[in-house]
Amino acid sequence: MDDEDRRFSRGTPATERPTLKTIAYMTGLGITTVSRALKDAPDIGADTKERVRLVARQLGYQPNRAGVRLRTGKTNVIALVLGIEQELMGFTSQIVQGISEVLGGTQYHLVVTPHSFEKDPMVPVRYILDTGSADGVIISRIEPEDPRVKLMLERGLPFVTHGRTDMGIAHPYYDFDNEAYVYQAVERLVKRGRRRIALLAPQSRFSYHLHSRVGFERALADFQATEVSMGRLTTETPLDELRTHSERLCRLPEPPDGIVSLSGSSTIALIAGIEATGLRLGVDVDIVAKQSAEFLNWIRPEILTVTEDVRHAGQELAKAVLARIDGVSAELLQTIGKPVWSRMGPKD
Amino acid sequence: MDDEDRRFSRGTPATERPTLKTIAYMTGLGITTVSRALKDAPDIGADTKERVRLVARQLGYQPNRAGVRLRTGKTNVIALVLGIEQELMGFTSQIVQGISEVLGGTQYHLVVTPHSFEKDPMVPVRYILDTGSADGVIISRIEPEDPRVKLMLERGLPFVTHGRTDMGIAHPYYDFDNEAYVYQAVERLVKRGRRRIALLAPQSRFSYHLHSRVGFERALADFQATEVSMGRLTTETPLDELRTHSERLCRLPEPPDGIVSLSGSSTIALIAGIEATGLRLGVDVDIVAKQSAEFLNWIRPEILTVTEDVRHAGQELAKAVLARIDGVSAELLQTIGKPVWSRMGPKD
DNA sequence: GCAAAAAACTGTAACGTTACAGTGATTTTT
DNA sequence: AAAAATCACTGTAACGTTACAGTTTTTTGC
Repeated sequence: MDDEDRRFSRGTPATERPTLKTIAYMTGLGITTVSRALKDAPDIGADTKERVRLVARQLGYQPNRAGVRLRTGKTNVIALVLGIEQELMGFTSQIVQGISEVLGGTQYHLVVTPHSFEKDPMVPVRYILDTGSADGVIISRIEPEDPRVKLMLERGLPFVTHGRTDMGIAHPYYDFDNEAYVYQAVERLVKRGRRRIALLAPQSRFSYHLHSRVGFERALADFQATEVSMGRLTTETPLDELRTHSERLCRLPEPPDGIVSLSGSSTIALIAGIEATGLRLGVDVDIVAKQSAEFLNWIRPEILTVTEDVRHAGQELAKAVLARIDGVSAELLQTIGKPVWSRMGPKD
Repeated sequence: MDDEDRRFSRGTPATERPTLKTIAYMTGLGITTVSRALKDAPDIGADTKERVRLVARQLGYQPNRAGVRLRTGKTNVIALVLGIEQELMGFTSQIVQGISEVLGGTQYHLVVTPHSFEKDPMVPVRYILDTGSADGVIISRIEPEDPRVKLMLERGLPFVTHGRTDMGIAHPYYDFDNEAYVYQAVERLVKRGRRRIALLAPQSRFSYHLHSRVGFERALADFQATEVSMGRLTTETPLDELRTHSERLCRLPEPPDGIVSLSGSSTIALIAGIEATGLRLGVDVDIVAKQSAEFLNWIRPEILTVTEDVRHAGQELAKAVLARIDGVSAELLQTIGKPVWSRMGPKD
């Protein structure tokens, strides 16, 4: 007891965290040598390296992050920038999970940087740039001309976007192929005999608004269907408003007989509106929906669903920032996830 | 262009981040004086402080985190430790949101530290302790005898738990009153004429398993109802298994006529099972469910629901760790959230 | 009027790390 | 055998901050 509690006056306290100094003391080497040995530098002898590594492992040495960061500027931090008003159903959980799985095998920590309600989306990015508080950034809710992307490119800060831009500049991204999803959705609806189709798209400022519109219009043309307008409704419209409007839509002389939705939670409000008018899902109307968690088919098996694998998105995003930090060219870090149709829904 | 790009050889580069040195140079004071002025130390003159603050604001000075951390050990980091297999419906999103709202007003960053599938839950806590990588920790999925709590108490690391322990030691926590919720749930079921009641509780290792059991048994006694056993089902059971078993339960000679559920996502699987047997919600069976996002009533208005405000939980948790870091006594940092019954469900 | 105390400010060192410019040995080249 | 090159290792300084021990000037006490 007494012995274990005693501290050495020079160099190596018993219970404190080991540093390079501790290893240097134990191996009889200089601090610099130890540092370079652990980095596998070419000017250190092979046997010395082995010895240093052994002692380091023994002591459970972990480099002090503050020391490294102060000296080199490397933070070993990936920042996830989240719009606070993100989707209801598990989007954040899953993306965080996916990112963490990848970062778990590295020295990187994940710092979550949400930015408050609809304020200036540049704020968190500027903060990270000004304070140098991350080595890489992941952003979502991408716009075609995204000023955050522009700024980070200018300042040379590695990043990935969850979604594509349309600025004629290459940068890493992961995106779900919403165009293909909507196209295939309309195709399936038409195969079931639906002709008057409505689209619940995201807010027009986001890139994937356009993607889904393009897929929609291409499919309308290809499969001879017509659009029933959703008016100003988007996937961000409050649920009760969606419900009211959906009901109104169904009471029109020419109501839609097919709906394509880009949001799982919005879909439950649409359904509530439809069923309030007495129309039956799968009989009078068919709905196709994209969700980030498998839950719609538990509620209404008649819904055709695609489940976007957000956890996988998180993994890809994390891998991409890390690769970008390691200097991999942006062009090689662009991935598009294809829609996978659920087997839980009605038999095709 | 040329002018702006030029660097000063001494002291103050034009475009780099300002440091204490920059402010010292500009004010003509010593670095120490500037540091102490910004800390509002008593041995600095009032006018000097004012002048330093002005220049600091002007320059947009932000203390270098690595410098502070290296010197003082203060990380300005709150770690959120997440079990990776957390709930489906937005739990993580909301707790992160709540925490961020509080940390947003401070110097603290939020680091999310998930620990991989069902491995040793001590790993992340030990990592934080060994590397000193956070000033405070938030953990959830609390057990009555939680070794993480024991360890952090021993080592003097400030933390809050999302859930209570039963170890006879005071520590900060935020918890939802699951006992009251289940008690009131049974009460409501009995008021609707239900007598044979089943409880879908969490896994028995978690603290709130016992809380819900206690509330349940107290209510059964008080309101003369009987339990229909759920067997080994818990809120963590996979949804398809829940569905199968729920169906089996409803085909018993004496099926339950009331169910109390502690999980929103599990509830949709229970309902699927019930309805597969032809029983009708609100007619043959009533369900009471606790959810972390308002969605069940959109699906089946007949469900009686309580929505646990996880965002609020996040806020309380964050406030509590911060207070604990500031030395506020643990006893003053214990909050219990009361159930609030939804107005969306059936009229009472 | 002079010592003591208070007020206002400052220099040095250290936290742990790494870039850089060495320093001795030993080996190779000529 | 002397010069050059290679190898293996090391000391110093600096990143930005703050604790601590001063120092200088002004004010107070008697």
